[in-house]
Amino acid sequence: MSRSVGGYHHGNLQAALEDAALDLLETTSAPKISLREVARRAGVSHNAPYHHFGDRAALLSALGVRGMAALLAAQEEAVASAAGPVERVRALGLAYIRYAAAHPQTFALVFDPDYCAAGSPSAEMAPLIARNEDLLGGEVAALVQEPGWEGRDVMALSAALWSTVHGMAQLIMLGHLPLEAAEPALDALVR
Amino acid sequence: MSRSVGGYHHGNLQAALEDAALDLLETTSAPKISLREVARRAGVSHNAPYHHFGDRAALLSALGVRGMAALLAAQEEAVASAAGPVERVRALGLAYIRYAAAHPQTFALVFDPDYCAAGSPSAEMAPLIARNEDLLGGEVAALVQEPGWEGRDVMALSAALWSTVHGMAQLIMLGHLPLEAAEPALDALVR
DNA sequence: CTCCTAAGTAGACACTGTCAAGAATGTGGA
DNA sequence: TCCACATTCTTGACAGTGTCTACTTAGGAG
Repeated sequence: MSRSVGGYHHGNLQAALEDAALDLLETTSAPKISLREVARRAGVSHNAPYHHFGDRAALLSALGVRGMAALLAAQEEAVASAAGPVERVRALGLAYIRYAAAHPQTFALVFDPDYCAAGSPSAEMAPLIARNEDLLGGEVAALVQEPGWEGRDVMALSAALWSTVHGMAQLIMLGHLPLEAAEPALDALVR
Repeated sequence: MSRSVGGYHHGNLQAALEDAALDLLETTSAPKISLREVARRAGVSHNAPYHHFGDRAALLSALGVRGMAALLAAQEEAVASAAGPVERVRALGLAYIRYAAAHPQTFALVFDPDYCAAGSPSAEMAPLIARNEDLLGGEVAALVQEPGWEGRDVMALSAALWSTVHGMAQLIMLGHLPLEAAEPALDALVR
């Protein structure tokens, strides 16, 4: 399927470019990734990417969508294999944190306003954000039925939990907190 | 004091460069700030900054130190004018969040590992980080003497509170949460 | 006054993102 | 079958960037 390299028509350059850039993201922060280096890795000229992405930001933005999808999938999988409302929320948060620790540059890209603006998300990003909010909101709604959590405002509690988990992910990713501190700290707050 | 502009000797170019860059930070994210633009604003040649900063990252790093100092000062001031352990911790967190909302680019710079590495902080940054940890640790230590908080692990609780506040600051700064959601969300968790 | 050093300038280089124009390739219609 | 055409990719150019080297100037110590 993949066309012989060297010819004019690559076959699936769009995906190849995203793959190359995703590779670079393992070791390099998004702002330092160069479009020309990505093209070089994909074995095409420095201008080939412009036929698949409007500009550099568009490529990074596409990577952000991929990252957000992976983050969402990690949370959904974690929730599915947990029993009980409290345990499910815990699993969701830990999955979020572990994804950030495992793919720090990708996680940072997803929340970088220069490429993935929260105010005006791309057409592919918006539904992912919505699904994530639904996922968290649903679990919190189940949580507030539990003894000890009854009557809490779902919106406020969701915002607080998201903040805690997001902040912890950020601080661990930056090296301000060790990954092992995540579970005890979470439990210190939520009990 | 300030030397006549146009001559070879500026007088205090180091500070002038930081001021110009800080101005740019009000509207532009750190990775997009160009050293040559900063020099232009300071009215000097594109190479003058190299006599005061080793490279571009060093200038941004110095701005990060300024930002961290301001963030710390905001917290200290808020704590000083609050009564009671719970209220003091609350004030500290809100000051942190409000600083991030008021100076988003500067706040982001302080936590940008490309310029302000958490693992190996600069000589000026390290004591500020230590002072901030002492500030939070001290307030939490006082908090766990209060009824309803007795016996909690200070380290774990500090980490959790920092995470919550930092995450909320981040999400508000990015536009994922409105600033007005901060207080209710904080209170939903801490009661 | 002289000379040294710190603080500025000018010029060059490699690299970047992006625009314009041209060449190769595959495709639908006669 | 053959030929216009749109797509994909290439080459070349331009302005802007960070940083290196070399030169010029100002101010202060002796």
